[in-house]
Amino acid sequence: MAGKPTLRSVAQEAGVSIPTVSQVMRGTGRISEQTREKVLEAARKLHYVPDSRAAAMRSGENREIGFVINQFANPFNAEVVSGAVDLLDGEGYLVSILDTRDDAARQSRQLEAFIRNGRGGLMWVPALDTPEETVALLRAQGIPTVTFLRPAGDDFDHVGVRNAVATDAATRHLVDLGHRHIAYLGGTGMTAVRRRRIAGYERALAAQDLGPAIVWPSIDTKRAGMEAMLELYRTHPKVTAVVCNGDMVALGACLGLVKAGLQPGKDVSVIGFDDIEDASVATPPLTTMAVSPQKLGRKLAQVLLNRIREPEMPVSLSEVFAELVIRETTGPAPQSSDAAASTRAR
Amino acid sequence: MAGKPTLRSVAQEAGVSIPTVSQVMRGTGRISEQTREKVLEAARKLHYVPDSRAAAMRSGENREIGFVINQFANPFNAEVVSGAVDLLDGEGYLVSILDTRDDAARQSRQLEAFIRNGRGGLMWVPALDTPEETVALLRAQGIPTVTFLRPAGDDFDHVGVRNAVATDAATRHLVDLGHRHIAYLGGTGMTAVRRRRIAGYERALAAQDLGPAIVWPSIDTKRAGMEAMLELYRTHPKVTAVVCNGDMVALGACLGLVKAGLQPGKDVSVIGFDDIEDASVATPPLTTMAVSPQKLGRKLAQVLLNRIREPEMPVSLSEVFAELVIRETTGPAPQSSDAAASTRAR
DNA sequence: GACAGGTGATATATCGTTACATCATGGTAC
DNA sequence: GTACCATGATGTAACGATATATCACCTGTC
Repeated sequence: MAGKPTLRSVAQEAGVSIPTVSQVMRGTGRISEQTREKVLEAARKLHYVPDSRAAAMRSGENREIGFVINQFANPFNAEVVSGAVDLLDGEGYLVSILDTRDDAARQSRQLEAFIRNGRGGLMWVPALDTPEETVALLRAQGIPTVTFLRPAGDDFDHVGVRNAVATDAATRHLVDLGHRHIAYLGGTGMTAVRRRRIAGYERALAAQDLGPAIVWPSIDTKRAGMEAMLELYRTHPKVTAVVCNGDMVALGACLGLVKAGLQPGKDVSVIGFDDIEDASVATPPLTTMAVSPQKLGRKLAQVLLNRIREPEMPVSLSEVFAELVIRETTGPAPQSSDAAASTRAR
Repeated sequence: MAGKPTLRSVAQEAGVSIPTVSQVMRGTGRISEQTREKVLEAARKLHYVPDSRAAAMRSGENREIGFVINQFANPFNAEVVSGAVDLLDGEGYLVSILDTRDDAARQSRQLEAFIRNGRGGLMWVPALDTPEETVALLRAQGIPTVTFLRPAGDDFDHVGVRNAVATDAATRHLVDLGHRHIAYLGGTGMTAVRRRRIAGYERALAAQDLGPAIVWPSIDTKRAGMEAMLELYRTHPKVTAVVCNGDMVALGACLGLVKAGLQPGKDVSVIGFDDIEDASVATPPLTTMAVSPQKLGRKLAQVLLNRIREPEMPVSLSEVFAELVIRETTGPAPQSSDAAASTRAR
């Protein structure tokens, strides 16, 4: 009853030495069937569970890995996480997740907490404005680390999305539908990711001699997307299509259009990014640049496993393509470029 | 460069003994200002981070705690988690989260993983059909444990919601609006929680001599809620109001109604449970039984802290009340009890 | 000048486990 | 009967930290 069961207590119960119990538990060494039985019986009786941390200390093998992500509740991220966790779980790793909320100070504390508590590997979405100091800290520990979505220096493996190619394709799709005034909506802070997405959008506009580019900021939530859309529409009534930084923003934008008495996909076209589950269920269903979060998560986990198993391999960089999924929030541009505006005003 | 920094390497760098460094790092013992500086300088230089697991082994204090939950991505749960994490983070604890997906086998592996990897405390939403064996395993470890939402035996502290009172109130609200045919929608498996919620619903019906009770199962997702609503409506056209087991199901139900050409809150009233963020943003905004997930999460964390600090305290049971938030998905019952049906058929 | 007391550092044992070396035993070979 | 080998177990040190005891050294006191 008192105290948790250890190798020692099991050994005592079974009447053998500690190393013997250790070997039985791990199936190594030469053990007679008879003592094996005896030991297993004792272990069962005491509900013995080995202490991996003590084991890790001696053997150096640590099967606990950490995932530091910028937004825990975001459905896209949640699916990435579950993809990564599934793969690693199958390989006998325990994955624990922390949410930085894109706060660099919080992130610093959390990474340190992971280091203190011994992680055998890290998957990391660096927060906005991650200081070089944090990167240096991580480097000094020599823990196998893979950055995700946002790169952080050349010392870590990286898994990301072909952002510029994707927004280029998204914008081109809208141009092909006849839209001439296309805005970019969402994303906060000038992250590398956002820069690349905007670059793709601008490249597509430039290729068709359209412009000027209209880049409208917004937090990555549905509510913020709604408010941003209303505001954008008020100030730029000529806009008939928006490329969004993420599905949450896009769904919010649709909500905003409905609130303004407009119909997404008819009066104003909206295109998202990620293809989260809600995108296909929403009314109307959202056109979006789909990246399979499950696949991305598995890729991420696989890269980390490779690093753990082959620490000396050269740093790798993997980028996954996004794919245009056409649903009902994009459609031909209205006849007059401000037909949408006329529906509304006065 | 090679290998992670340890007390030993810092001691060597600073030219002092290992215990000295240990004392400096923790601010204990008597240390001259001069050596203190020297040691801190060396620690900074090597990016030294103490290994809490080794420390825990010797001192017995473990500030890493685990949260085992049944559905990670569920927005309500996500907010509970963030509430709990915030409080514990402030107290210097590291919280790691695992998702059982209500799979008992998966849960058993995960709990064991937490035990192996040494958690100083556990918050636990027991999966459906959790076997007694799992409970016994946990008990044998003597780890401070708090169950959440679903109780699991009398040996653990528990934090939950006044379920029966809440669904009673929800049903009564619908009765007051004139509804006479009210169904209960959602929830899978006969959990204690679901039983209690259904009991509240049935109690309210019985108090008004209404009936029979119609209990319709559904997974706790939006899509499943939508499908269940369509099916329910097809087979029970007289129903003019549904009490839902959760907001996700309720939002799905509204989607289903719209798909069937009906208007939530007018043709059929829908009431949810939880008050997740989407509930207030949805169109129309959802009437629901609100429990503040943040508050619940903090409560949960507080109970666990108390247990960790006072291991001998008698087992506690905390239940939080839910509060009716009236929005737009509930309204007066249509004139004819099957007015809704007539809108639809033939 | 010997002793008490405070200061600032170190020696040593220990936590639960694993790696490696060692040891007792019995069977086989010569 | 000695040597050799395989088998099945144990002894010991180490991982990185902390707790406790101990130890120099200095100061002040009688």
